[in-house]
Amino acid sequence: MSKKKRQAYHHKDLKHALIERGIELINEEGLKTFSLRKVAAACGVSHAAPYSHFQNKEHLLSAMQDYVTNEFSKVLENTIAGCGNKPNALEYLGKAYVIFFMDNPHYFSFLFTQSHVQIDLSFSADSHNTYKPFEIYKELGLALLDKSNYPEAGRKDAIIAMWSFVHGLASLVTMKNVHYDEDWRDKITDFMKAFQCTFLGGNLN
Amino acid sequence: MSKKKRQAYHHKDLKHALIERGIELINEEGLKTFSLRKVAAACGVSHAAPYSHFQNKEHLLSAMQDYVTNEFSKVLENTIAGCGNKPNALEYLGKAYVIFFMDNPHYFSFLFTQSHVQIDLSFSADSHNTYKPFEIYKELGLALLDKSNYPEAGRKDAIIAMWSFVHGLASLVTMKNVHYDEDWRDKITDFMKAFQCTFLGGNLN
DNA sequence: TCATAATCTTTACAGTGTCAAGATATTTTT
DNA sequence: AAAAATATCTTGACACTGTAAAGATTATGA
Repeated sequence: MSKKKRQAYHHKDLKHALIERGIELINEEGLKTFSLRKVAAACGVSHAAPYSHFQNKEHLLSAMQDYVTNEFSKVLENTIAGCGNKPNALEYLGKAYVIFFMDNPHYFSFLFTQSHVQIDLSFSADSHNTYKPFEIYKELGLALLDKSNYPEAGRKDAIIAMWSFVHGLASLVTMKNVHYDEDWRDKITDFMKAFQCTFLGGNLN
Repeated sequence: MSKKKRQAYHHKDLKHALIERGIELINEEGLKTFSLRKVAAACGVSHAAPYSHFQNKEHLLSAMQDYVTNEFSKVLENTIAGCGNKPNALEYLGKAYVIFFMDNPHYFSFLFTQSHVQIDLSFSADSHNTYKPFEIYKELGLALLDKSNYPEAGRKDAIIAMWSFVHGLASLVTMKNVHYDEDWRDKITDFMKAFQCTFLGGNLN
């Protein structure tokens, strides 16, 4: 051991450190000012070090997206677990969906701008869907519709339409320059309620 | 006139040339690979020339966004003019909204990622809204609801909810990795119909 | 132990946005 | 029309970016 100070070797941690520190940067400043060199510096490592763990910037971003999507999925699953299989479970799930992005405004454009995530809206068994939140939404939706007298032919469309609404609301709420005079957080419930009740009409009970 | 070849001076046209050529680049390659130097080169002009007309890259992008938003508004207005004030006008408007982005897939993230456009969802008279498409949607929505027995207190919410749906659908349809087994273009009408009919129930006639 | 592989650093290069200084063309003033 | 002022465009420079290549360091395993 010479006197020469040596940078910690970071052994097997750098990969995860890059992902976690990268997500922090997204949270703080958003996607636009995000750079490989910044994350590297934030991890106390030289600017080319990330290339030992990720093929390029896109691949690190993909890993970060997967990480966030995973956290998001857990939130949604906890929400479902929390409200049992009440008929208005979709309302709570939708609200949780929107609130998640309200609480992390930078996540929306981070996840869906130039995303590698595959979203398969076909309801076939072999659908290759890497965006779990939609799978969660779909599963709950189908389960509820199964117990309803909603016309079977339109159920897929209904679920996609409802998710479009929720996803669009999340998009609007997290846009930087969209203003609203009332508190969004209070309103979300109203929107969800109005939407679900009228969309599904008396078909759920 | 010396023999020396001289670059055309581009008199007052460069500003518009940059905007139009810039939009073409967005259409061809999207926002991610867009660069000031490329547009300049495409206009046959040196890399710093744009700074005579735009403060910086953001300002050029804003001008391009305004241009596209204007085109978009015209499409929507023509749609409304084409279907009179039939009760299902909202259906056609919504369809036109989604189709516009389907026809120009790069426009969605271009317009709404790091956008300078102000969207004011309050319905107050002095709302400062620079996104005309929403104003068009709002106006038609209010006009139709006025002739209905839809509860007055919920009309603002209804319009925002419906627009969230349309906007969300446009978002989904233009995402690179969202797949669907049927032809979106055929389905849009179904979605709009299902949504409008059930959302407004028997309140429109 | 020694060779091999994994990890990190350094150096290098092309592309980017932006600024400052200069050249050229146009417009305005005299 | 000549001169002065202004608008437009070019050139050169700088810092920052992603990425590649080559070398150094550390870990692994035979």
